[in-house]
Amino acid sequence: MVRSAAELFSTRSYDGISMDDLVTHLGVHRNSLYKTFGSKRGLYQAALRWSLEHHVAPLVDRVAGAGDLAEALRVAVGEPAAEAGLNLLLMAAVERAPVDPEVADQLAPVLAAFDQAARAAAGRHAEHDGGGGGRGGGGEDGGEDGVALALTATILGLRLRARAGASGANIDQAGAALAHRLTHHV
Amino acid sequence: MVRSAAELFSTRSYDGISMDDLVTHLGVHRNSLYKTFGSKRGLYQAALRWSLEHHVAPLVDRVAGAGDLAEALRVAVGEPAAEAGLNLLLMAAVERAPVDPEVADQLAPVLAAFDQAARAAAGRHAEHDGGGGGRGGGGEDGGEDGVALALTATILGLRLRARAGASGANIDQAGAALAHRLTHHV
DNA sequence: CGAGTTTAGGAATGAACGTTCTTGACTATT
DNA sequence: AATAGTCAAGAACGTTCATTCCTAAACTCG
Repeated sequence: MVRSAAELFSTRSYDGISMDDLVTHLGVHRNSLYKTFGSKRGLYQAALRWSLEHHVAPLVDRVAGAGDLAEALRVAVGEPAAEAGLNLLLMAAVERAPVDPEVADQLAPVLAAFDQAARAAAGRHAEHDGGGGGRGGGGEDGGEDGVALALTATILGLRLRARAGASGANIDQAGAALAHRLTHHV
Repeated sequence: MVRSAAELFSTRSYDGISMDDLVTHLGVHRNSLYKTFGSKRGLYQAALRWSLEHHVAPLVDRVAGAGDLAEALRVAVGEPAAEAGLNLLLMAAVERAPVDPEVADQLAPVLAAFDQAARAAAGRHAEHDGGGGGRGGGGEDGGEDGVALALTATILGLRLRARAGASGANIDQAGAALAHRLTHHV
């Protein structure tokens, strides 16, 4: 039930989904929704929480466990599981987070976890060059932490472009090309 | 007038903005809006077109003219002009493009121009190494085109994170770190 | 100075919104 | 078997939505 709601909320904006849409799509009936979640906003937050736990968190784990950056990017932007999992995150970050602080609070730790996973995948290469591998990083710039933040941004940006109409093949190719550029510099 | 509408539409979702909001924010009155734009959707498309022309296009030009990748990223994510210009693009891509084909059609060439600008900035480094500089690119991967697509995605992703609550300093640092990693590999 | 055309302002419209209330059926306890 | 309690189903509520219509003022041109 919450999964169906998450699916629906990932397709259109919060205000673009009506309670009638939810009732129809979920099969369950109006009273139960208000009994269980209190309001439309409550249902939305439950759906977002569910999606972050059951879709995004496993994805983050797989990114963290990826052997190298190319694999991490392939996992995060190429697989169908990523599409379902990240669409609601995308919408929540762009549309809801600026107007609903609780949504922003829910998103922040997940994005931080994403950064950490990206740093783990990217750090596997940094260990071999002169700079520090674990924490702190190298030269004058922000180091690994900054790159990890940027990588999370890239993943979200690529999914955004896929959502806005770019072909899946182009998106995969872009991820692969960036990984190639980033990993072959050591 | 269209500029004010673009500002307002960049803050909340399309369905989250009412005609009353627009009338109040724009100062101009209801009848004029319908006389001039026909409908809420017409006004939205005019506002999007205006923003793409007057905010995004100049930004793309400056990215294309940037001396190196670091400067390009700084221009695209760090400056206040980028914030105002890219927020509506972000919202349109995530929320409207999937449900309004005309919005998707309006966005596609702009994103392509962004890619081309990113390729110009990134290509200035590729010219110095073994691979091809101009068109076609190098090895087994997608080459410069793919990296350019990914860079546009990164820019949008960083702006998305700024919108979702990340601090501006972190965003700037992330862009700088990525540029450092990408440009110091030749 | 006055007729004709355009423009602003705001009330009115039906539909759709989120939320609540009423109704009818089912379950469990005595 | 009767009654109290729970739950689904949908009608009903007041509000707000996008859009239209009507009236009065302002401007144009002879």
